Amino acid sequence: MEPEKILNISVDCVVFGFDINTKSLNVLLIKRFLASENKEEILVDDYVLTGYHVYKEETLDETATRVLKELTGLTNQYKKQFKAFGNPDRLMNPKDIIWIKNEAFHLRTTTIAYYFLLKTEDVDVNNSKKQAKWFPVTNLPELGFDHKKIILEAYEDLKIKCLSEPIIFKLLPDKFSINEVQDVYQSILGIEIDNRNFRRKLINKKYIIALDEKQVGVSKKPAQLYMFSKDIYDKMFSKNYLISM
Amino acid sequence: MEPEKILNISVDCVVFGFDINTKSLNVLLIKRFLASENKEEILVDDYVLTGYHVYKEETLDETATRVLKELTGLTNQYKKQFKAFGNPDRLMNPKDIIWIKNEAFHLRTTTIAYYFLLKTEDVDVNNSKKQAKWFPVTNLPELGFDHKKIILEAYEDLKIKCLSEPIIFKLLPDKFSINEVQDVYQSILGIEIDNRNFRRKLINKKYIIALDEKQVGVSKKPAQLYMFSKDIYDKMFSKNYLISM
DNA sequence: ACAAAAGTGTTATCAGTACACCCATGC
DNA sequence: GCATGGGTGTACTGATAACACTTTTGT
Repeated sequence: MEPEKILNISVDCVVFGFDINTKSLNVLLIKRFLASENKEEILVDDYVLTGYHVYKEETLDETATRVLKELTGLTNQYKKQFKAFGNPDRLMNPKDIIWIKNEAFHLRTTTIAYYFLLKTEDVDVNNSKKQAKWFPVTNLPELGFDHKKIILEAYEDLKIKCLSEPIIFKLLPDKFSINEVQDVYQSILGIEIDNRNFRRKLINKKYIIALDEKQVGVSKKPAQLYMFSKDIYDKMFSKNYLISM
Repeated sequence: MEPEKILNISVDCVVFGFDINTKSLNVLLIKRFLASENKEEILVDDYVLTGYHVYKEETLDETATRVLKELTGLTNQYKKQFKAFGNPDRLMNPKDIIWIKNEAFHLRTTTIAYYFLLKTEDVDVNNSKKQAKWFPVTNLPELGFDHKKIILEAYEDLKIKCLSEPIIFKLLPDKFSINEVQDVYQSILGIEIDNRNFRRKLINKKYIIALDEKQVGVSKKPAQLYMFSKDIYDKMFSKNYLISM
């Protein structure tokens, strides 16, 4: 039996996945489809974030973890609660009202929004019961509720946060090449970075560790692989209080 | 008549005020006091943040604005929603349970926490109906609910944010001296800053504008006054994407 | 004249930026 | 042998950090 739900509080999850092949930062979305009873008219046909009500006996973090696990099977991914959305009219578009009538949750629901960072390759999109699909964050489909707003705010937060914290590595495999890291930054920030300068900068960090390994199975010069050491990073206590406003 | 409340959602406000005289970053707190019926036993005697339920027809931002206004009379202050707190046990300390029985709100309330930045001198503490009082953020009294946690997380957010955004000026009068800005940074971050380097750095910013005025009424050499120009700051489009992780 | 805080300059070091070609590998 | 992406060095510029004394004012 399902635990008791809090009917007016939900958690919505912006699942960011980096696709190392297409070098694209993607968002995992769920199809929302509803036809009229006689099936002649399509009432709702768009995408939404994955989310669910908070249960009475769980923390908000636990809700987010549960929601991610149900969609992807994954646990222990990087997760951040970044904002609550509670405008009275946030679920009040005509299509949303039709949808909610069909589902059964409150029109005045406040949602606590999280984002996750992972690799698209870790998610088996076809395996999920829901119709989930990856979309580039720069090319989103039509979205229900206020989910476009939520995604864009998550993306802004991610952009700022990746400049000051080593969360970029959550989007990459444990072993990565320098150029792959550069690809992620370029894709997230939408900028071009000079490869020589970037290399030097990254290799000089003590918490970027060169491995005795190279890429395998690539049809070109295989790149040197590195890993990120969270231990060393934490020990460096990276707060240097540089005022740069 | 009071508008309809959402019984399980509240907004709590961490009101930060900088005291330019004591050079202290303070938090505005409200006394919570309850004696037993025969008045012999003190059941609750501590402090809490100011906060209130969200009304059915208002946004979360509006709730925060309303809560601040009711306590201080102030509007148009810098405000930031920084985190939601919704652990099932967050209001479950013995004293909190006694208190909630006396008030009448849900034991499982999720709160959306905001912080405000203003000047202690702008608040008339004695004028408020509630017993409000300023406490240095580094020397807080006993706090009810999970409000200590909320304050500390707000403070962490403020520390990080003041490094990259010019929010420091929200804690200062419109006209300020360079040394006062330094005082604020030192107080917030708990560090010492070299005055010569800091001066040069600040004065070189185009959005720090020297006024034709000096301090008045000080019993020493009066300092040159400056102001912060948000217009110029915004035009500079201060995103330079410096990766410093 | 004294106390108190305001204000001032130089040097060394480090980090960031701009820039173009050779190299190693798989096919 | 060739296409592909991997990998390399130098010079310039600007920012930061360390450091101690003089000046101005009110009392």
